[in-house]
Amino acid sequence: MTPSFLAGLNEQQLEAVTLPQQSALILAGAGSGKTRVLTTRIAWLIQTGQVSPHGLLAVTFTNKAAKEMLTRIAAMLPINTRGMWVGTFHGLCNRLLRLHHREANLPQLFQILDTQDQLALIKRLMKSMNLDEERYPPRQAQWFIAQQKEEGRRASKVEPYDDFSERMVEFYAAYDAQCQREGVVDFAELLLRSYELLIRNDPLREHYRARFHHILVDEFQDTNRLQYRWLQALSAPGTSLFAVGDDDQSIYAFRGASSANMHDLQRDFHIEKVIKLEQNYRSHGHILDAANALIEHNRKRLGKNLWTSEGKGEQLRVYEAATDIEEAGFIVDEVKSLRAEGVALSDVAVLYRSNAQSRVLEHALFTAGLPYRVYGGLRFFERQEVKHALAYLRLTASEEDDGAFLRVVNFPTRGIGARSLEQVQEAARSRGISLWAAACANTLSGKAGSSIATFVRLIEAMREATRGLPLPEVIEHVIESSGLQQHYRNEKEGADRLENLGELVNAAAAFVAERDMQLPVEGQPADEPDELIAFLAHAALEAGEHQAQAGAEALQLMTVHAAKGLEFHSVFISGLEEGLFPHENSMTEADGMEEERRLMYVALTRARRRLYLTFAQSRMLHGQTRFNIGSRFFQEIPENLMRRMNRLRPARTTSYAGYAAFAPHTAAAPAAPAFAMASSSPWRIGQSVTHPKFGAGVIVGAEGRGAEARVQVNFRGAGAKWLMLEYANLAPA
DNA sequence: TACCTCCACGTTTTT
DNA sequence: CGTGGAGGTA
Repeated sequence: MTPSFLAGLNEQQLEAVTLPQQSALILAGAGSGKTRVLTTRIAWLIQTGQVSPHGLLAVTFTNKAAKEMLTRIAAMLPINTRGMWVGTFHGLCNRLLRLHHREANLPQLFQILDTQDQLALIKRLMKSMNLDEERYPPRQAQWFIAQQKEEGRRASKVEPYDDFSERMVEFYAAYDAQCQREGVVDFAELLLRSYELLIRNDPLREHYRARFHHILVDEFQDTNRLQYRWLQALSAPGTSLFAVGDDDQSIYAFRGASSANMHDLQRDFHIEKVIKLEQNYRSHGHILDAANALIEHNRKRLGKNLWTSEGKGEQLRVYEAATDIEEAGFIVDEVKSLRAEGVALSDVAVLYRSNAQSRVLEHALFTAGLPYRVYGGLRFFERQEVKHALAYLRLTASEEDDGAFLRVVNFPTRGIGARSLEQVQEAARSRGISLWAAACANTLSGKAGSSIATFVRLIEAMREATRGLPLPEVIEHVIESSGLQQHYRNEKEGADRLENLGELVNAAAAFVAERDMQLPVEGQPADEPDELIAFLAHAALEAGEHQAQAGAEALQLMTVHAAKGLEFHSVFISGLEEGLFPHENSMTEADGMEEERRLMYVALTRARRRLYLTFAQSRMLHGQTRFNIGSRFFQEIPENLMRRMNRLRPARTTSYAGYAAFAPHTAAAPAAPAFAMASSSPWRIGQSVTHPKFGAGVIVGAEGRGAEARVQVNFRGAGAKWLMLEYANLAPA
């Protein structure tokens, strides 16, 4: 009997889902039903008795994807999905390390550092080692360490090649030692530590190899070298590794994602056949044709062409704006008419290459009264007040955690100055103990009345009072007794923060409820030793939504990176200018341009029905007006797929070999006047003028006619400005 | 301790 | 242009 969930799959999807026990690479194009294939295969494997829910492992990159997968499996099969090894790389590694903390040489209650915590630890350590932060920027050290770990190298295995890298390697070693002392683990360490655990512990490795007959990987093109080796370590010769990915959507190479993994996989796992999912269920034909044509310009590809059985649909709409402000104005107008046509605002996205571009857009949207939502920025568990509350919790759970100690020892302020803190730090350093232990010793040695002693008693009282309480109540108590609540109540701008603290209690309640709902049936080992520790790990591994008011009916603003995996009725790709998109920095990087093109490919394939490509001839960037020419991507999309909504004179300046144009005053002024200016106009491009306020300058651009006529003048002192001719009071120089 | 001013910086960032 | 960090001052 054919399970009902196989109905409706196309030929390639069905082939992938029902592949016999063997390793496979599924090249799944954008919108080709990748997640459906992955989850249906899991359901099929279980339903046909080829594997038990216990015997497979499925791994994703984001919590969202993992959750989605579990939800879909649960919808297809009447099984309890808890206990199944479905999660992110980091989440699964966390699970592995909690289960085998002793073998991994970690305390049972080890804490997970997020990027913020890690940077704080690095700065702290640099100070204590008297490393000059000028010469050794903490961010660079952080990057170095993550980089090494993601290549699987411990400090002892890194070959320094100059003085600088030698110090970096020394620091790396000191950093790892400090983490070990504090019982904390950074993101990359989760991976590396569990990889080493599997490699070094033969019985353990064999145990898991025997258990997981099927390993399924989502977004395989985003795996880094360490993740690849981790997968290898878990795979026995007979293991089926089912990898789904799209090399054309690999946009995280800059973070260590290795496209070589796609090639190596075929060799190492003896993959005979690559299945391609090329039928797209998302977009109309013209959009796909454009995406296919664009990505053809990349040389390093496995090769794939999207097609749809639906119609060609609209052409891509191209708009050239004179300025970034005008570009934003155009987008506002179009969004309004889309809304009038009945398209939901939340089904429309404005995409950009870099976050800084959102400001002009936001300004225009705000002025027009259009509701919008910007993705990116601080997430819930990264907020200051939330981190503070979590640090109190961490300290009650784990005394070794110096980072947590330092974060809250004097917050809210309780009169612990730099002097007394230095004493504690010095004592801790000289005796090789934690700050907490040093503070306790300090308290015992006759300074019981000191402010440090008060703090120690506060934490101890907290621990005592919350023992045995349900998690939400623990957090409530901590927020109150720590003084955080009082502190934010007194603060002028504290209302939002108080609200977030309340939200933290809710988050804990939701977390507990979700766990209880899928309580292990019987005899299953409790994965996490402690609810609080599990919640803290959850907070570190899943930083939460980027913005609170989700689901509101609002226009969606985000970077192209953030848009990966999403789809919208209509999409604007803005700022399509040489230097911006493709970004100028990518031009000097190896394979940088190909990654930019993949990024553009991702952007194009987000749209279901309508796609706008916009660019601005001039744009304010870093406080300076820059003149740009249109992105090369315009030339890589066949002209007949695009509809130019307007046609501006070519930009008034030229660019060199793809670089964004240079300072305006060096620009060669075109000989002819701008087309928009009446031939009777006394003003010409290139003419020298003076302005009562800005002084001397040269006209470099013009547009509009009559009362609308504006000229762009590049002033010697004040830089480039657009001026309405009617009011500007310009005089010929 | 809190605020202010000055300076450097300015792609993308699932965990 | 706008921000975030550092360092100085009330």
